[in-house]
Amino acid sequence: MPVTLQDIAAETQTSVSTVSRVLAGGDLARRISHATRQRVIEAAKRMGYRPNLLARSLRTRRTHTIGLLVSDIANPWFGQLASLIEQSLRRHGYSLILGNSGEDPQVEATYLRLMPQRGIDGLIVVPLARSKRTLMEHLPAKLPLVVLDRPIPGIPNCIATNQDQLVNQLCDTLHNAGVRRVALVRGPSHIVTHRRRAEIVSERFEVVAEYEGPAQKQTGRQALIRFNAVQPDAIVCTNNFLGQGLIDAIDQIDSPPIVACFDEIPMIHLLPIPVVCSNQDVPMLAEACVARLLLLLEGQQVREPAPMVLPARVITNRAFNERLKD
Amino acid sequence: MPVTLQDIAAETQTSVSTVSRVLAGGDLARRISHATRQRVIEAAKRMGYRPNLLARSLRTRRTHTIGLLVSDIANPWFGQLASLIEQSLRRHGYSLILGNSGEDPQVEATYLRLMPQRGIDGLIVVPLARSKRTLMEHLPAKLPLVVLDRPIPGIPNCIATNQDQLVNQLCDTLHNAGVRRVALVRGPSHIVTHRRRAEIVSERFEVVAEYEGPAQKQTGRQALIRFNAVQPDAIVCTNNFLGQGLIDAIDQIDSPPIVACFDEIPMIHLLPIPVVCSNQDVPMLAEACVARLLLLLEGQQVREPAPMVLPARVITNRAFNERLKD
DNA sequence: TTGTATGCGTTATCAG
DNA sequence: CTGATAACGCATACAA
Repeated sequence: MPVTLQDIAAETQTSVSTVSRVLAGGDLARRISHATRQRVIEAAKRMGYRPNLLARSLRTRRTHTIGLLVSDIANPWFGQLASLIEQSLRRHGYSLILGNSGEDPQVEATYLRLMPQRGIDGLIVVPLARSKRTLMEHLPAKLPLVVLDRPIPGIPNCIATNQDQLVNQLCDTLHNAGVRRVALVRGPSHIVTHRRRAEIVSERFEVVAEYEGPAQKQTGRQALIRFNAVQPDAIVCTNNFLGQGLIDAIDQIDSPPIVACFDEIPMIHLLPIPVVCSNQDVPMLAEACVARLLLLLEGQQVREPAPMVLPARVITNRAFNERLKD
Repeated sequence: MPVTLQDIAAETQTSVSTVSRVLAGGDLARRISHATRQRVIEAAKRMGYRPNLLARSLRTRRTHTIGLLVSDIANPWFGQLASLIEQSLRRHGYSLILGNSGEDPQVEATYLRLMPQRGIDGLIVVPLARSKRTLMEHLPAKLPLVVLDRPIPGIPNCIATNQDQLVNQLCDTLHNAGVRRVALVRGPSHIVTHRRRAEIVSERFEVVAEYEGPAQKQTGRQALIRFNAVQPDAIVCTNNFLGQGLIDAIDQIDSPPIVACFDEIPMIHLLPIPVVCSNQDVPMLAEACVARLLLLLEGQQVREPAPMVLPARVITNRAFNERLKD
């Protein structure tokens, strides 16, 4: 039903190749007589021609499309990241298709296979898989690939924040505030960021209570209930989603614990409880990630053994600062 | 470089058609002798065969993929919606590719053309376009299409919350709390939801100040600054993103205004200022939207003139309830 | 300057 | 039961 080159060729009394050349533009088009060129262009516009990108990609083996597979698009942090990556890629002439694995290994595997099979020039992935083998098992060997946010041993093209710095900055701030005993709300241990954050916190403080669950608000809420017996100096959450859920469940604000987490807590300054968070630089992550991918797309086999290290910034709110004075 | 049917045929001393039939499974596969079938299956697995979905779709004109074009994936509301839609579609055997128009008409037009050209069986779109013509201009006529969240005149397959009910519920609550004079923070007027919400609020209250801008947190922050001269009973924002930005900028909590908005404000109960929001039922929107699309995919030309109407729920926080007592 | 022929990897038709 | 062969829509090497 859609208009094809064939149709236009028939309409203009020319051949498919001529039409193809005209519509290709650039060098190829210039080698066609002005007369027929105009005729073809006019017909194409009039008939509402739209190239079939499936066919084109099948032939050229290029799609000008990048796949981005994130682990949970419902998490605003990934939403922001995806938005920035999309904008950046578009400036460079690529469009983005987004997949959502929902932190489910099965779904991740499905999309890892599906996206290349459907045709992408490159892939950015926030992996759930923890080993190079598990990840590459589903992917074509030559596909330009950038791993984002969660380093995997043996994969050089990785963009992530330095977790140790990120976590230690937070811990420093807590320590300076007199915190010694903490309760820990952790996302799934099989996710490297959550695991590493929990590890470092455990090394630097006495952990008096611990709760692990999916990196969802709900987990934060449940954690608070579990913690009602203990009296920690602070509750540390391994991401902001957990933190929001936890804060959401707090109802007595007379002597609340300090809440600490990673990445942005919205409306932090107005919250009547002390909150501190260590924020990654999301725009820089997005930019670095796209830059690295573009290098790979140009055929340069970048071999930087270390993941790209990005700085973090600690934010404390008013309630936290006031408690410091005591 | 990837393994093709051709390669497997050569390896197993059979023909492309035989291999195709075996790998197709089902009826076609059963008509192949057990011996060769096993041989082919073994070879395919051993050689790591992955069907080229471009080629397959070119031939079959089906992709088992749905496009979802949202207006701003950085907005958690759309993130949640996208996540739910993805899960629901996957249960029905479809995978999802997500596009982000970033509230930019140019980008929207690009994706509206791109997604069908790259092959999708159906499309769900949160449109920026306001007329049927503007939208359909870029789309193939026969493409199963569901418009989500923002009704467009003349498009029957639309899933959205009843704005009038949603807004009036909020207004009722405000009115009962004694609110008469409001300041209004509005998202772009060319977006129907923002426009309609602002309209109704303007009808029901005296609007003493007004500020319009992109539906981003930043706009909410700027609005508060503009409002510092006036003393409204409440500030109404046309979505939660604006509301969060506005709340974020409030620093004096001795006599804060009531903040009202649509959809969820995280950690609402702990906020020391009175907040009320009217929440849409996101899971139901997602489910209804998928259900409608599935009908269209099955070839049923549904003709329900009215957009599907979904209920909303008002949430008030503690600070709001306490102010009510006065 | 333009047309013909070939192939991208599949599925589907038609013989045998 | 299986194998040629023809599309699907496009791009391109090769002719003319």
